[in-house]
Amino acid sequence: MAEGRTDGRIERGNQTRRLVLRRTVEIASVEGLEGLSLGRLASELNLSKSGVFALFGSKEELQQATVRAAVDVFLDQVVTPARRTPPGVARVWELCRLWLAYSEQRVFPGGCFFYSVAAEFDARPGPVHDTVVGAQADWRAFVERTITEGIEAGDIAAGTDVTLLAFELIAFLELANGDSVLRDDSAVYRTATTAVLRRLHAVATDPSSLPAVP
Amino acid sequence: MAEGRTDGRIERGNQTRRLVLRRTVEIASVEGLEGLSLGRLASELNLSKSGVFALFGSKEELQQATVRAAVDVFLDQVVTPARRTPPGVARVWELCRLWLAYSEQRVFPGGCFFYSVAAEFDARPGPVHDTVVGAQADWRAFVERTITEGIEAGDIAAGTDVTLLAFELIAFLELANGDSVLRDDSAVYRTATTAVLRRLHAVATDPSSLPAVP
DNA sequence: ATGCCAAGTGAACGACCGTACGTTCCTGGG
DNA sequence: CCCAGGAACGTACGGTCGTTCACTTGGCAT
Repeated sequence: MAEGRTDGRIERGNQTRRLVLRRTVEIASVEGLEGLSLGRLASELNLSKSGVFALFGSKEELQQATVRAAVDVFLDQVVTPARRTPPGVARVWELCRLWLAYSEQRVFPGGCFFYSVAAEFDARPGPVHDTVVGAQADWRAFVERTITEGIEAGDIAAGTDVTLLAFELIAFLELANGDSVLRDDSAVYRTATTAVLRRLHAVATDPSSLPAVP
Repeated sequence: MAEGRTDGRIERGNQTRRLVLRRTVEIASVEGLEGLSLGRLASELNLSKSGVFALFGSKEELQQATVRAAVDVFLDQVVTPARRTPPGVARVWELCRLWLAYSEQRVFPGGCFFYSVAAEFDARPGPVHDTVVGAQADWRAFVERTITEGIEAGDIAAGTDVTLLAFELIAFLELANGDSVLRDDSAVYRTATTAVLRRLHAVATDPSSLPAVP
């Protein structure tokens, strides 16, 4: 094998795996990870049921791979773009803004993938549960770190309770998503934006670095 | 038939129906409404599968009946007790406190029934979706009405944005539930309590009618 | 006592599920 | 050239699903 070149056979498998996962994240955001079915996937993608099965080894492994694929999409849509804004309260706001756009634009057709899947597996033990918990914990930690950076930059009041602020912001984001999907109404994103900005204005040392509250 | 006396045969059916629903709300709060299975219910309750089926006519009707049964429990645990506190900011707080207790004490083993079920059916059309949306809308309307009563009582600042405040409070409650179930950790209820009380203190005309922020 | 009617049973159905196994096809390495 | 090995296929298996239907049982009214 030429150095560094990947085996074309394996690459073909990875490509099919990506094809499958592109569909499973969509399905799971609407119908949940238990709504995935090998037979249905196979017929939708013109593959054989046993072929799809062989790509992942088990349904549970397919579910976990689906969660990991959704994480990649989320990082791409929210976390990575937010890094382009310099640390501080502006980055915290940018993170929230990107998250709301990610939800509103239905990057996943059923709204935030993790909202659906976390509610589905929250009370069920097992590897899938653990993978979801891990993803959620990483997200929360990132929000808290971003807030902490804002404090260190002198952008956010020194005495701010990081855990509490992160809790409040995430709560606004998640309810905006849940409500808009449930009632098929995007007006709630405006309410959430107001809630987030009001909260950030209250802790920002220099409110002019933030948009006005609508 | 004696006047006002119900037919004992029908009453027997209602009793069995209640027996089934007592179990389905538990299961659905953990595994979702799609996790309900007639065969499993029958064997757990020592009934015949076709008997359970006949009681509800279809699985979909069983799911809707389960949602209605959960509404009754919720009213009993949260809404009705809150009415014992006189209208005003204290009743708003009492409502939130009761809700957090309802979630934390696991009245349903999977946490708030509606959190699980709303996430499951949010993006799926059909009668079950509509029933869930209706229940959620009633709850939100009740919170908003309770806040409005607080304003009318002079307890809450006149200019308060009712929709926004209701959104924020409900967001805190729901994330507390979601987080505590997902991570099997009840510490988040303290964070949520702080968030709720801080928000209410900010709009209360007489903060002494509220507990101190922890 | 007789007839009606709802509750509940038991067996059977067609459909779909996840999984297993042997085969075919194709590509890269010796 | 030949063959090792991964992708993908076809078929089959055991099991569970929701639903149907003919039936027994037992409380109610006449």
